Formats: sequence, structure tokens, C-alpha cells
Amino acid sequence: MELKPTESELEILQVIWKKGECTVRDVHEELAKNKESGYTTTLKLMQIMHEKGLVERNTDAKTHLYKAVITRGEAQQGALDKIISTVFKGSTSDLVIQALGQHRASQDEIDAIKDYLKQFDQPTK
Amino acid sequence: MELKPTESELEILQVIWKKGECTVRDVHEELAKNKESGYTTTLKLMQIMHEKGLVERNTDAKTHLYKAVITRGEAQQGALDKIISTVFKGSTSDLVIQALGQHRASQDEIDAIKDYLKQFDQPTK
DNA sequence: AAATATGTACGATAGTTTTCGTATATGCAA
DNA sequence: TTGCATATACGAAAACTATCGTACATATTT
Repeated sequence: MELKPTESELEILQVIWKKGECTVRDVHEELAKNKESGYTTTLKLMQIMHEKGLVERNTDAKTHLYKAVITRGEAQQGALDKIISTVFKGSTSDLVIQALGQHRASQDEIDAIKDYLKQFDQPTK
Repeated sequence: MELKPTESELEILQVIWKKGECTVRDVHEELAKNKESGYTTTLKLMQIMHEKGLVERNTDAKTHLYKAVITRGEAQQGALDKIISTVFKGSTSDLVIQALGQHRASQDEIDAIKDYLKQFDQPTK
């Protein structure tokens, strides 16, 4: 039951997370902005995602409505777990520092992180 | 020319990054500690990695010596770029906070990150 | 020298993912 | 009602990944 989405499935999940409940056409048109592929390809992928339990769908109407079963947070966690173990030698701080170094976080982002870190301050301070 | 390593290729790269220049046997014995698979499987994968340009090799001697073409840092960056764009909506701080929240960084790791962040402090403070 | 160990090369297979063509049903407009 | 647009279902091909068997060359040991 612990299934991680493939690359293409993640692209589809992104659209669903952003828009909420979606038809196949909704998803396909969004994807078509960035890549070339047929409508039935998207349809088939979403059907497979349904078989895998990654999405639910409402088939009351002729045009089915899909929504995500796994949350973005779960997918984020899975993606992090994987790369921390495969390329960051298990070190979370290596990942954080690399992320901050190369991705040029904005000042707002850095402030958000600093705020977050405050909770780890020693109460004795 | 922008090729990202597969899962198995990353396992092999990890060994090479750790040990430096490696023979197929070096890599295979390291992998064998954690997983079961044949020697020729590792050999084949490393040959494919050579075709892809992920590793270089010295074939002067009978036993070839392989070394990584991409650095660990480049692989880390590639992995980060990918998940930041696919599951973190492009937000580095979302990634950092999620990483710190769920992975329970140790106090040392948190201190390392705080030190790192100091460089972003306003000089006017 | 013969047997054994160790190395590369490479084809074949199985599994997974991605892609699409075609069949078929249904709503809608002329 | 006839025809077109749009929908799902599904089989099958293409591409990629991972695994291994086998062939063959070259050292090393007895």
C-alpha cells in the first residue's frame, strides 16, 4: 500500500493539488502548456493512478472528477526521504545547507526558516 | 547531455564518491553488503553508466578503473532542483522546513544550520 | 601445461513506465 | 436524425531499467 508516484504521476498530482478536483481534460490542458502529449496518455495515466489508489474519482457524471488521495505533504516527505538517503548520506543538515546555498532563498524565506528554528532554542537562554 | 542517474546508478555513484577510483569488484562488494545481486549486473550497469557519460574509466590494465564524472554536489543539486519544482512548488523554504520538521535533525545539525544562516544577517543589526 | 580464478563484453529477458490507436458511448447542434 | 465533439476503456507498442547467463580472454596456481 506504500506506493510512490512515478515522475509523470507527480506531474499530474501537482495539477490536482493546485486546482483541487479535476477532470482529465483539466489536467491535460495544464500539462500541455509545458509538454507535448496526447489526451489519451493523460487519461490512461490517471486511470492507472486510480488503480494504484493515488487518486479517487467520482463517476456519477459522464465526465469523471478526480481528486488526490495522498497529500502534497506525504509526497514531499517521500521525496525527501529518498534523496536524503541516496545523495545526502543521510544528513538532513547537508541537504538544508545545499538547498539554501544554491537556490538563493529570498530574505523572506530565510526569515521564515529562522523563525522556525527558534523553537529549538534552549529555554535556559 | 543532461542525464540524471537512475536509482541503481545512484547507488553505484555513492560508492565511487566514497572510495574514489573503483574497480567493478570494489563497487560490487560494497553493494553486496546491503543487497543481493550478481556481479555481472553491477558490471553491466557500470558499462551503461560509461556509455551515458556518468563515469569515466581507465582501461590500461585488464581490470578497469572507474571514476565519477559528476560530483556528489551536482547530483545533490539535480535532485533538489527536481523535487523543489515537482513537489515543493518552487519554494526552497517549504523544503527546508519540511526537512527539519520530519527528519528530526539533531541539535548539532540545527546548530550547523543556524551558523550557516548567520551569514545572511543584516550588517546594520 | 592444465585447471582455476578473475576480468570484460554482450545478448536476452522481465518488469515498469509512457505513449498512443481504436472501439465505443453519449451529449449536442444543424 | 444525422453528424460531430467529447468522453471512457483498453490493448498494445515503445522506451527504459534491472538482472543474469554465457562466451571469451587473461592471469595465477598446482
